[in-house]
Amino acid sequence: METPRDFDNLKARIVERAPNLPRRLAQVATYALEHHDEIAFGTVASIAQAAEVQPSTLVRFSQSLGYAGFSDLQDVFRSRLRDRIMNYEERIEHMREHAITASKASVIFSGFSDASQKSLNDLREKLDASKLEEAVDMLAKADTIFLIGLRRSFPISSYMSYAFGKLGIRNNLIGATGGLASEDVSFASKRDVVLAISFTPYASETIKLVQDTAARNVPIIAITDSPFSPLAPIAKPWFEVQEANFEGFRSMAATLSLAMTLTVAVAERRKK
Amino acid sequence: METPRDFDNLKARIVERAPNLPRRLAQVATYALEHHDEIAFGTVASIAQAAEVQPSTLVRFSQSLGYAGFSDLQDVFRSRLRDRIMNYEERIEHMREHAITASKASVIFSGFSDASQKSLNDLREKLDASKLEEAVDMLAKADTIFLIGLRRSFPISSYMSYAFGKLGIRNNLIGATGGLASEDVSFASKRDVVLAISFTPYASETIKLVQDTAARNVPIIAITDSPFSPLAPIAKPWFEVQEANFEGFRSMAATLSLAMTLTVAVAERRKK
DNA sequence: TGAGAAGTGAAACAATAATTCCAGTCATAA
DNA sequence: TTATGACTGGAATTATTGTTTCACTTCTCA
Repeated sequence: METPRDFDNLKARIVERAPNLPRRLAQVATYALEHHDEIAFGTVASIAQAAEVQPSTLVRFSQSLGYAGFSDLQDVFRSRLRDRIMNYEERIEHMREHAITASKASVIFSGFSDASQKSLNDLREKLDASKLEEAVDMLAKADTIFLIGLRRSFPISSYMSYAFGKLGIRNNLIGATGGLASEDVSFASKRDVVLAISFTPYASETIKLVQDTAARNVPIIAITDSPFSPLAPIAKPWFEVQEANFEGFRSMAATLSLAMTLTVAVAERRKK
Repeated sequence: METPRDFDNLKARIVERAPNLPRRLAQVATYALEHHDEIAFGTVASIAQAAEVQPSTLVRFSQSLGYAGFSDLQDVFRSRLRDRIMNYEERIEHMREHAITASKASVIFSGFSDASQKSLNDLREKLDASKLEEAVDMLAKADTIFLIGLRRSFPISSYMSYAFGKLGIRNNLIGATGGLASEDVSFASKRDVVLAISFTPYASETIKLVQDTAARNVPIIAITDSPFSPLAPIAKPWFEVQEANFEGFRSMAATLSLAMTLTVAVAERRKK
């Protein structure tokens, strides 16, 4: 009879206990099941009032479920609302408390997996379909697609270059060959499109290349992580992709998913 | 200069103001835009710490936007989360409704996202912790880590090379330079480790390189997709990662998650 | 270059919120 | 019916959290 640490188990536990709980505690149980977000956001006083019980009843209720106090139970309600990614220390601590044994590496793995899942969910909610259409449209009409993505973004741009190549779509991966990047991109004209990918801390070379190219009126599409990105003002459209991180290492799952979408959608569009 | 009461307006206001905000306040602005959930749930102290500012700066920031104090601004962040969660219940239905009218590109996007999520979940269940430990151990002891991954796997190997580089771990990304791959890898000795990544259809060059190297008793670790992979018999340990695909394009989310795990775990191990 | 304004960090302080305590009520069983 | 133990309400206490203040630093413009 250990205390549920995640929302689903907690909910099940409440349902199971509720029938044989004293009157006021049952009242809290009912209220809790019906007003998840009130519990998550409210204060003891506000919830007590809404549920028409005393503040102390809330604490008792929490304790009867095995929690230290109301705040402890509230954490579980909150954790459901934010798919929070625990950091390394927290995970270790969490495992220690719950006597789960796992290797360090598997802790790290689950951290990265969580980060990926979270990033994907975030982007699913945020991605603007009309922007996507606009970008696909531009890329489909482009003569050559110039891909700019260095350092951390290089895996993305190189993937796109590979996939575009496979699909028979003319593209130029900047920085891939031994040549000078600035020279490669200087071939871009108004009939082409530059697809730039850059995240904090924006590689200065990427920024400079894109700015120079934008100055020559070459259309720019960007994938970046913030409205403050130096790419945001010069690209149209631009996509905001925020990758969750674990221990400072950002996931790339969402960006990659978007990159794959663009390549495949462009290929589909061109087939017509 | 009315104060935004809903999240979208608030966000727009922050973006608009941020450029000419003092340093620390701008720092808060950036943080706020990137960590909605943290602002919604955190306390002044915890957020201040995460954003690396003083608690007072958060209050000032709030006031500069016209709010009475931090709590007032926090309410706006919370209200958004409430709305979002309310929608979350109906999300499946919502998605279904929009799926009909959704653009082609967003369908593709959600297809790739699904594939990524699925791949991640699969690997979470299947990944063997002891193999992971073994691999980390070998890589931590290696003199130089040789990374072999071409074509579709190149984004993975290039990411690892970048990350290892950042972490100060000596590595050699095969196929990256203009040189001959077979020559590069011929430097690998028993004291090194080769990390090979290859999926169906296994690039013949990758296979040949790895086989030749294995013949010289260089330890091999592989990430591949089947026990029948030509890498499986010559690598120890080897990881089976099966990526779900959408329209024939395989996700890379799980592989990438594993790759990141290996890099970070090796760095951690070496620190000791 | 220096005076003044604007911005910042750290700690004191104030407010708010959670928890505990205890007296009193209610249900149960002898 | 009354004695016992569980339950409850409300206030006191304690802890946590948000806000303000002030000395100090950094910019800005004459």
